[in-house]
Amino acid sequence: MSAEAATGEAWEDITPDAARRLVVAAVQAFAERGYHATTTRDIAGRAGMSPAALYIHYKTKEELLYQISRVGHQRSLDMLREARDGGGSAADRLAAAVRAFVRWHAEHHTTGRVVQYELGALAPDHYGEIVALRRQSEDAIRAIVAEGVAAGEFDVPEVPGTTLAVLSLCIDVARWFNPAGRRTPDEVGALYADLVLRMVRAEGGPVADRDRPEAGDGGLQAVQDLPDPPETADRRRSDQQ
Amino acid sequence: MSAEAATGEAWEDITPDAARRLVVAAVQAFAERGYHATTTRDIAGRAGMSPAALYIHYKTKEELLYQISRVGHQRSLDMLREARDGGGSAADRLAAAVRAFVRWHAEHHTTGRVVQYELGALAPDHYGEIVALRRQSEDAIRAIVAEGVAAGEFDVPEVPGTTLAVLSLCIDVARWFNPAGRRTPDEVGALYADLVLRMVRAEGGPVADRDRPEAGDGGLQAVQDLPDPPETADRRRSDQQ
DNA sequence: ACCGACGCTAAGCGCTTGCTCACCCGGCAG
DNA sequence: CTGCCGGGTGAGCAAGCGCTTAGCGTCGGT
Repeated sequence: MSAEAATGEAWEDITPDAARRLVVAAVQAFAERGYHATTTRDIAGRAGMSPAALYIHYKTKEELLYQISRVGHQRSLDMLREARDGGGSAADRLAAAVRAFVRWHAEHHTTGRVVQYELGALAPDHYGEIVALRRQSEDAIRAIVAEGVAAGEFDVPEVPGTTLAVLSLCIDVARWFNPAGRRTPDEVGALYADLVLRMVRAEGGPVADRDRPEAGDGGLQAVQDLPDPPETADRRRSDQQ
Repeated sequence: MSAEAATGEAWEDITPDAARRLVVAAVQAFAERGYHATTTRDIAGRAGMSPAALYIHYKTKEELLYQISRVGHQRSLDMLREARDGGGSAADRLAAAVRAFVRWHAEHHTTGRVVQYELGALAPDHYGEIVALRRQSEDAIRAIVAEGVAAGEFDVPEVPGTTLAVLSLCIDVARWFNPAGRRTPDEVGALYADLVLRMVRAEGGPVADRDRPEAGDGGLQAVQDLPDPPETADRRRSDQQ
């Protein structure tokens, strides 16, 4: 699977073809430069079209962001609910939720960056809609945590606060993950599932042991995975990965 | 302490007065709308000056962001190093680091938001400088974690990855913290210190117990603390808190 | 052969942006 | 009183912005 495919594969059901190319181009541009720093000319250029062609498929630049945000949030919510309603102990389900959510945000870190960090640029009504989805995502995680606590499986200092921390930890993966770094999305997902089970003091559950990566690979240098450096030069299509 | 003071107090040593007012205004504007969506007219307006006055004190809009970013990162680094070099066990020092870092990012969440999420808008050379500071911050935390592991005090799946997760968790506080929410900066700091000690399996240390907030305040609804809604209307100075 | 629909482009409109420039004003040394 | 100087303003420039409009080529259906 190429890196380009990783950006594009989530949008395969968008038609016509030109509309899908525009979404993919917008995701890349928004992730690199941010919504406000991205021009409609840039998006259209990446999609191989003239600036005016954008407005045949989308009414405004903001509608593009809205589509991206809506689909991404819905996808996140579906993942979390699937984990919540899956089988196994609360620890199994919490680990599954974290693993899936984190893996997706690492794999699709460009999309994730737009989804998680650009929603402030949405129009007020669209923003409200997205916030509702986010609340439901939080509800899904909190349900798992609360069930684990009720079953005596977890021990947490405070359910809402712990839920918030878990969600926050997972979301932030989209910010720092670098595909050129040393960790694969699977590895980050497994590591984070382990760390989250520790946060809720799930006593060395089977999932934690099964998925834990090898401990103490001592020589690894811990230079932080860094987001792409800013680009003042207008390289545009030179390395569209 | 007023909310305005919370934004302003970190910049008291900037002179002359007009330059400081501009920084405070820029922090608020960048935090609310993002760097690219903020106009120099907006900044100058909030500071009670004409647009041209900005350029008497700062060469460009980017230089304002650079000042904010530099001071904020330096302050973060100082806090983390102070905790690292403080006394006590590794658990004590890790908890102190997290508590201070998180409390600052909650208290000064506007500044924190700019510092942590707008660095992509920096010019390449300024960006490089800031990245160096961030690496040193990561080094400070990793040192504490590594020492705890070496002393047999911590048990972590992987030192670099755990360090990254701890830092990421703390940074993201600036994104979601809402001063109108139910948690004070102190409470969030204590909660996070507890959660981080769990991540490294520091066995129920004194710090964790001393600072842990009351557990299981059941009735609390877990609606996520949300960032300010977007504003299309140009309210500007109406509720500058 | 004709035609309307569709996808697209070249050109550009109205506006906002970051930033500049000529000028102004109050305080203070000589 | 005079001259200077740091801090400030009003007006505005060049460039770039989101978006529109008039028109063009290429289709499938009749």
